[in-house]
Amino acid sequence: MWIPIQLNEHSAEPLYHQIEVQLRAFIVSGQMPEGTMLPSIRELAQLTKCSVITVRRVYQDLENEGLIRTRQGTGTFVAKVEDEARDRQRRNAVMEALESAVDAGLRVHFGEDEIVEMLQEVLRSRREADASAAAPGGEEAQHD
Amino acid sequence: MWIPIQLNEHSAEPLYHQIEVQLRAFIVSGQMPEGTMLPSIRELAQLTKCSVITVRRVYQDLENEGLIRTRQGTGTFVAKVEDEARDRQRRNAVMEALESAVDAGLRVHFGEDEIVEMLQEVLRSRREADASAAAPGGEEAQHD
Amino acid sequence: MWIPIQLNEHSAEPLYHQIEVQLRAFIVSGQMPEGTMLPSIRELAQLTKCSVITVRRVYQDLENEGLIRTRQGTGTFVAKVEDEARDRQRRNAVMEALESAVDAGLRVHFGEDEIVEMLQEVLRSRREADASAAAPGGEEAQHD
Amino acid sequence: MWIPIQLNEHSAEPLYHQIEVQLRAFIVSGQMPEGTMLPSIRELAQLTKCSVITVRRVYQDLENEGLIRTRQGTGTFVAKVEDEARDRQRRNAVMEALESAVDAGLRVHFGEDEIVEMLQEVLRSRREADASAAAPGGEEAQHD
DNA sequence: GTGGTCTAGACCACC
DNA sequence: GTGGTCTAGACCACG
Repeated sequence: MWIPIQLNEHSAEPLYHQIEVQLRAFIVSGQMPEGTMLPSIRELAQLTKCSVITVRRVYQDLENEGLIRTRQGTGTFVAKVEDEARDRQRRNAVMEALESAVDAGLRVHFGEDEIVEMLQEVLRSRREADASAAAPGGEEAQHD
Repeated sequence: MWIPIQLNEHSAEPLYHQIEVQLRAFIVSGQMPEGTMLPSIRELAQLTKCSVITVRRVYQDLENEGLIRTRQGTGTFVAKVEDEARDRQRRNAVMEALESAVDAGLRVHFGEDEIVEMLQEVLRSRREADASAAAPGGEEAQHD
Repeated sequence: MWIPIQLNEHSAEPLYHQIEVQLRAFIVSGQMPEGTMLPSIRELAQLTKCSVITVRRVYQDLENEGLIRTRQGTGTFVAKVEDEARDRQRRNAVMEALESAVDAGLRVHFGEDEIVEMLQEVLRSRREADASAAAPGGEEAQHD
Repeated sequence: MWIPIQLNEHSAEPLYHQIEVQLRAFIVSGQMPEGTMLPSIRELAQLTKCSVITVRRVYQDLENEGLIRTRQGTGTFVAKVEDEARDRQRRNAVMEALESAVDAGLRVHFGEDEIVEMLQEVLRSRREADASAAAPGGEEAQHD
């Protein structure tokens, strides 16, 4: 298992920001317990296909936030996070995204029901994509 | 009636892009019939508190997309758009936002139900905000 | 070898358009193979004595046309162009100019022969200019 | 018969400039002898589908050049022009256009012969267009 | 009044 | 170093 980071090159969102958001989410969601060693800057650079400088900036930002800690010559590790802070961050990230989606929907005059409907459509398609990825030939698909 | 554009100065998203997204949504949602004159570059610049150049770029991009038409010395107008294209764009804008929200949610291991729940929470809070904005004196509106 | 761009400051034609036309011609004529790096925005701005913004616009327009590709922090490069499209563009540029010249000639009642004659005169003077530029010391070159 | 002016709305060349060039050519080529009355500003505006202000500017520029003369309440008339000046202007307009066409051609590495060939192609197509316009149903077409 | 072009210079993201 | 965004203000073309 390794950090699943998907970057959108054509987005107006800066690369470093996309990486930060996803890495922060990964840590905050408890998938990397305190003390876990992160990939080296150059590994992550290779993985994300961007320059080490960009990744270095990400690690530095997260260290300033107190999420990770760098030890000279040893590596970078997940720092101790308060459970409460973690929960808040975890929730916040999603709420913000949902708010901006709702804004977009209301702006073009979709009704609340339609928006909920569309969300469920997205969830469904994600579920199917996962299923076919997990069991590409199989039939015993999971419907969570 | 006038175009409600909200900019987030601290976002990493370029200003011109934020304006484009909202203006596109406004046009595509059918709130400005074909031929409607858009605010002049200078007006919109004042309204959004950014420079005329930035607005100019927005209008030019939208013209390249075929959504609007500009005539020197006359103004900028909503162009003819195929209904189908309009519907597609309208839906797309929201779906994309929802997809990125769902990604964010799944990434931090929220369940589908939790995400739907959060969406409804957002919708509820938006509804309340609207109600209190519409009836600031606090007549009977909100059923919090 | 470097891109020979001549601007006419007093022309009514916008600077960015003059640059575009010549740069497009240069690329389309195959003098810069796919992948060649173009001068940086700042370099070209200095070279053409206009602002970086103007050059930026040129590069962006050409990128929208698909002639070049820009990569942030890396540079601007000649894109892959279909041979056919390239030939068409190459020919078009000249035909349009010739058409407008012929229009001008016929409008003032020059005969076809006179126009061809004048064209040859222009070609001759260009040839001589080149010769004297190539051999400024006056070796043997020009056969005036 | 009336002044044949063709405007290209999408050209980067200003409208007023296009009109000036063609009107100047028309006068200078001797098609309007001294004293001939030009169409009124508002007539020409209607004819060219642009505003009277634009046409007024054209007339003013040509008057400053000494090509035409305006008499209050009477109209605008072709002024007396020296034969030599007229010939020079007549020739210049075409030579300039040819020069820019040759530049365009050489820039994309066409040979002199190819350019001459293309010119003749343009002349041929113009001749055919004229023929079919003059005798749309007929057969006794003119080949000059 | 409108849109169209251009400048000079700033700051940011990225390599 | 590269490209990307933005500003404040100027002047022109056009109605």
